[in-house]
Amino acid sequence: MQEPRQEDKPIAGQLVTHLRAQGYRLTRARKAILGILEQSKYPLSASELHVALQRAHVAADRVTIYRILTSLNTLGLVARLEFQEGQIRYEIRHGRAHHHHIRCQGCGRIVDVMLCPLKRLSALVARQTRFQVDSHALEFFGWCPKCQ
Amino acid sequence: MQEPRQEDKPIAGQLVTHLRAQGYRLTRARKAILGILEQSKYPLSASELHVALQRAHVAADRVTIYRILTSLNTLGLVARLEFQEGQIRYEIRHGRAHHHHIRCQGCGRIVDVMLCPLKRLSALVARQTRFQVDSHALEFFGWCPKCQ
DNA sequence: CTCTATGCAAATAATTTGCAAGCAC
DNA sequence: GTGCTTGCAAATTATTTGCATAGAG
Repeated sequence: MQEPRQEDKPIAGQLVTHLRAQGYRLTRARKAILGILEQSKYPLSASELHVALQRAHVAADRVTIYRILTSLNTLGLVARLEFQEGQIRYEIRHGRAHHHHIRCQGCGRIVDVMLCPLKRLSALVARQTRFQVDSHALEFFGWCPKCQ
Repeated sequence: MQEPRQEDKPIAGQLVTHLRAQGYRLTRARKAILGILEQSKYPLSASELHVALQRAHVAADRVTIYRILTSLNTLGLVARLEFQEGQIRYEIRHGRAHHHHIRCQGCGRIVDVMLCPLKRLSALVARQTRFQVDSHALEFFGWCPKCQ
């Protein structure tokens, strides 16, 4: 199981299709951001993406990154996540199972938590609050094996 | 069930005791912030607190508010909450049952959700990730009755 | 060729930091 | 009086906006 070079890894066709279907153009920066997010093992912040783009030899202004992330989020392709860091992180949503994360309070490492107990709970919340429940944000905090 | 005037409502003694026990001094600004948070029906942001303080005729610099909120959070007296608004909200934790919230995507209203399915789930998360699980952040998003 | 997407400059917003003066105890 | 707290100024950081130009289809 070799690690393909980032620039060469093809972006899931569905993502591109989705972009196009909504009238979005497939630009170099968008392609690169989708590719980087797709391969990242954890959610990335705008500034981390900026560094990753440079490393991939794709020049993109910070502003462009913000704008692209906003578009991708609007399209439902990426999720916005908050880990009480004072910045937003983004991860590919499309094609991935719904899940959550845990962040180490020592080193900041973020790991997936592949479970979600909230599907049925939403009905309860709706009954209790009379809100129409749309989505939820759930993150865990703790100490990773190395920092314990 | 009358609504007591904000300035007159006494702050729960426990909070003050807790402050003192940790070597914190009970200043006018701290007292006022604890009182305001205690009476708020929803979590407040630093700027909302600033307004509330002015209304209560307590002059306090924005910086002071941030510093006090940080202290209170360190002491475990208040919780920091994120609702994807680009700002942090705070609410009294001490003496209240653990709970969560739902925020209306229309008007921004935040309402308590008095349940938490995560007590037993933490063990599962710990087993799955090998992290030592400390805490979690869970917020719901949806549409309130008026905005539906 | 047309209209969207990007770059650059500048503005906003939230929050943090340094230091001298103020106030709780 | 002594040291924690606060105010004020200024810096930082994250993110947004305006506008002219570049580039995807």
